[in-house]
Amino acid sequence: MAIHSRPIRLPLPLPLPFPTANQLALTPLAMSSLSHLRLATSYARLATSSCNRLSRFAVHSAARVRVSTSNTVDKDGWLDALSYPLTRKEEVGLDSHSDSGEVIVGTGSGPEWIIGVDPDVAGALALLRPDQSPCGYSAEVFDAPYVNVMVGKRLRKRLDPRSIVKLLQSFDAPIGTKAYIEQSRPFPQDGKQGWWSGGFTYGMWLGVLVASGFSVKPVSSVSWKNFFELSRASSTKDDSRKSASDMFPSLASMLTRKKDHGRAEALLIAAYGRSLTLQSDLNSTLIESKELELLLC
Amino acid sequence: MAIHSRPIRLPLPLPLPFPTANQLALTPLAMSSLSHLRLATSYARLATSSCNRLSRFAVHSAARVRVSTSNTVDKDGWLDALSYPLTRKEEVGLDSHSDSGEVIVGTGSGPEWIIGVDPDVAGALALLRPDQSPCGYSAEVFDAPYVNVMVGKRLRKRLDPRSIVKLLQSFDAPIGTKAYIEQSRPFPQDGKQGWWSGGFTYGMWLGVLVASGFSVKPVSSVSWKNFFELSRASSTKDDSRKSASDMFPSLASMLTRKKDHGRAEALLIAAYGRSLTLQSDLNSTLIESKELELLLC
DNA sequence: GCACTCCAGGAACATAGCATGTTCCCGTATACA
DNA sequence: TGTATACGGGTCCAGTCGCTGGACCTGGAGTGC
Ligand SMILES: [Mg+2]
Ligand SMILES: [Mg+2]
Repeated sequence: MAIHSRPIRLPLPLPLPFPTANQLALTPLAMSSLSHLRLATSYARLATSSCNRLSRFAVHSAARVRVSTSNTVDKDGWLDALSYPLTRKEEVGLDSHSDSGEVIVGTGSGPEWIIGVDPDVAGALALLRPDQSPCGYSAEVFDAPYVNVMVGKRLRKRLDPRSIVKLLQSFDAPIGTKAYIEQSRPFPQDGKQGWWSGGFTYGMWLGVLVASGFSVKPVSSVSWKNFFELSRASSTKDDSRKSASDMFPSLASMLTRKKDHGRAEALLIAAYGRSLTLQSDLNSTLIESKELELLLC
Repeated sequence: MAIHSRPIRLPLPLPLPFPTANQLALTPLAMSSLSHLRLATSYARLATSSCNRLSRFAVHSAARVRVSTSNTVDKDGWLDALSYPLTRKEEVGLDSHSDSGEVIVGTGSGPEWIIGVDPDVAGALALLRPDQSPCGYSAEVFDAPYVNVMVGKRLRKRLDPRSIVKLLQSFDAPIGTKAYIEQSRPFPQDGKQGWWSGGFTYGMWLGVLVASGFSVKPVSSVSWKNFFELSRASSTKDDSRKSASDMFPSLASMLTRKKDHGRAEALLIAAYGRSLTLQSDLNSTLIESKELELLLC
């Protein structure tokens, strides 16, 4: 594939490249409880990642409040509200899919699990699971479970949250595993029902993932498409399937039909997320795409 | 209150009044896996509640499939996809908020926990927790946690799923606790952003609740407003706060402001849900509203 | 079931009886206290 | 911060600096095979 034959620039998620930090402004937890008194004044945008991390722990050690109206301001994707680890102490009682009661916040301890989600109603979920193979990962992809619901006088497809929960539990992924999900972004000329559905699927995925212990990282469609040079293509959908087939040859048989577009997207989103974590680990902004290809198998 | 001074008709959720049954059509689980072979032909609408329950267990005992594309058809609210109990065996490892590893599917074992949710972005969650008081319940209400997210060039409020998860975990409610949530239903003349947000908040609540082990029961705004005779009122919002204050005097101080409308709604939705379960237990369609008032304290 | 097109769309409940009538929000921005 | 009013609304990213240009879908219903 030509698109893999030369060095490609890895995206820099941070203006200041702090490797493992989530760029987020973090309130000292507005503890506005139900008795009307708001203790937090406003927000403060933090400059460095170490500050972020410190304040995060400070926040949650004080979390005895009933309703914690965070009022957090986050430029990009409210990452704090979407990342799992509440506190290292708070997950007693929620070991939903990991036997070890310890949190691993992905601090460079070898390859991480990665999840990629195409949140469309006919979307899919991709799982990159570290294994002993030369590539280091085994890749799997799953169609998004759905149910046919009667709305108005017709049947509509809706995501099936219970089946999604079951699917996620079956992974037995470590708590705090990063889940990259494409942001829902309808067009102005799109119908209101489409806007509703876009928000619905996106919100449901976020809710299920966060409640299931994943750290959710929203990514825009432009980001990963630019990264894989799939923008301005005549047929983005077909090219996506082709790229995903090249990157994950073992799954090529699952990407043969047009309607497998969602599967391909989920895989590419996961691969894009993996490149972000790779970038953090390697502390480098350039990587040979050939190397990437080999790594992903 | 005048609206509580005479017998009121309890809603009948079922055309055929089977007490504790969820009216749902249940597929024998289309086991369409990733290898394209679909084992389930279509759906079958079940007539009786016992059949429903039987088939539900049959479904999940066979759940060894990776991707269970249910393809369930559900007339009302895809209740099956929203109710927690996957299988009595499947929740090993997900005792997120209950110490007992056993499922209690609310089969008339005394008063149940009830949750009511107003899913607006400035909404709230109400919790009816059984206790030893003469009323039998203690009522609590919590503002929906939110974060301020930069979208476009402005700040928007978005639900904070992580804080919602923490809040739900803090309840330590039994697995399978019923959570009644108002259905999102925008108007045609409403803007597309409103449609998106409506779907988003609704989907996020559904996802978090299902993943946290609750059985979600969507209710339309017309249902509970008709039940409490709050339809066609000049000021529904004020009347809602007044009704909720009357029903939950201990929480009246939290319902004094106009903006406490969401809290009142959540409480009324929970009370409406409780009336549904009460109706199941009492196997009666008429109840003295005075009695209802006393029961709720 | 799959691929392709075209366009951008309410939906639920009660009543009366497989159709009609009536009801219901919400989100986002601004102004002003 | 709370209340009231009016109207129904893209948004993100990259490139060059506080703005512009260009990029991106999706859902829902129907047809045909
Ligand atoms: Mg997509
Ligand atoms: Mg509401």
